[in-house]
Amino acid sequence: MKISEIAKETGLTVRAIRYYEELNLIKSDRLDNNYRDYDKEALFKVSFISRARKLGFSVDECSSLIKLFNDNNRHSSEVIKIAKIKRNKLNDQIKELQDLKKSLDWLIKKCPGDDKPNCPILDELSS
Amino acid sequence: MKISEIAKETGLTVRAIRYYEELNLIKSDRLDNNYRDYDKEALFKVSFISRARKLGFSVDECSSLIKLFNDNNRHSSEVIKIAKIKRNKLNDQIKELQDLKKSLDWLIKKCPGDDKPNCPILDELSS
DNA sequence: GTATACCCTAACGTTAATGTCAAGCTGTAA
DNA sequence: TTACAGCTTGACATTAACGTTAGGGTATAC
Repeated sequence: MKISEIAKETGLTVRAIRYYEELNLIKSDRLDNNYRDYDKEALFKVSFISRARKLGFSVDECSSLIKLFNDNNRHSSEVIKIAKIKRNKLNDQIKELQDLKKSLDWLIKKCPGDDKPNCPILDELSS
Repeated sequence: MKISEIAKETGLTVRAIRYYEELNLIKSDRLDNNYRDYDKEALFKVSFISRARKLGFSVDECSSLIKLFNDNNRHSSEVIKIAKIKRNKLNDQIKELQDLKKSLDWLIKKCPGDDKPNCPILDELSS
């Protein structure tokens, strides 16, 4: 399969796939004309990365996951460790955003939102 | 007041303050020696930006807020509009992260996390 | 007078994940 | 054969919000 077919199959861009290859996440065979050539296993791995990216893993985290994926002697404890670290990061981010939202909600509630200049939001920001 | 004093008062870095000036969010007077000099009103505005940044507004959004802050003919409806847009963005971000977390939780629950290679997380990512 | 800390501008570096472009080879349909 | 689409590498561009460094002037305390 050529790179554009892989792109279609996985929903990634051609550029992204080449990028992952640059970072040694995946490899590709080459045809006589130097075109990249992918077999089913390669498609598998690119799909893997695509799904992991959509799950919120960074490319770097995908790299770790792929290494485990390629390692038949892996322990599933190592995989779950990465997933848990990611989950904790997500929890922190969610909490931070919720705090911000709470503050904003509070400010929005207090602001009349009319055609007069008086505004508790600005007041709060400058106090 | 010199820039480092403003930095101390607001918790921003000197670089950040100069950066905001570059972007015309704030202005500064100059002493004979070309040092920046700030009065109370300037300190006020820098504090304003600092608080807005901490509330999650981007520098660009701060720019809009500052403009309204400087505008005595503003309508508080314009301010609340910016705040609401921000809140909606926050809501979207939170929802997206929560979805990711849900998926991760599900995978983590299914993974034994032991010393064997079998791992539902990897299975899911490659299916 | 010298050490130290502060100020200035200008400009390049950082992070992540590609986007975009240049310049050229290749494959295929009409 | 002439388009035209698709492939290649390589390298610069993008976004946000500063950090960092270089190369200099300035203020202050001893």
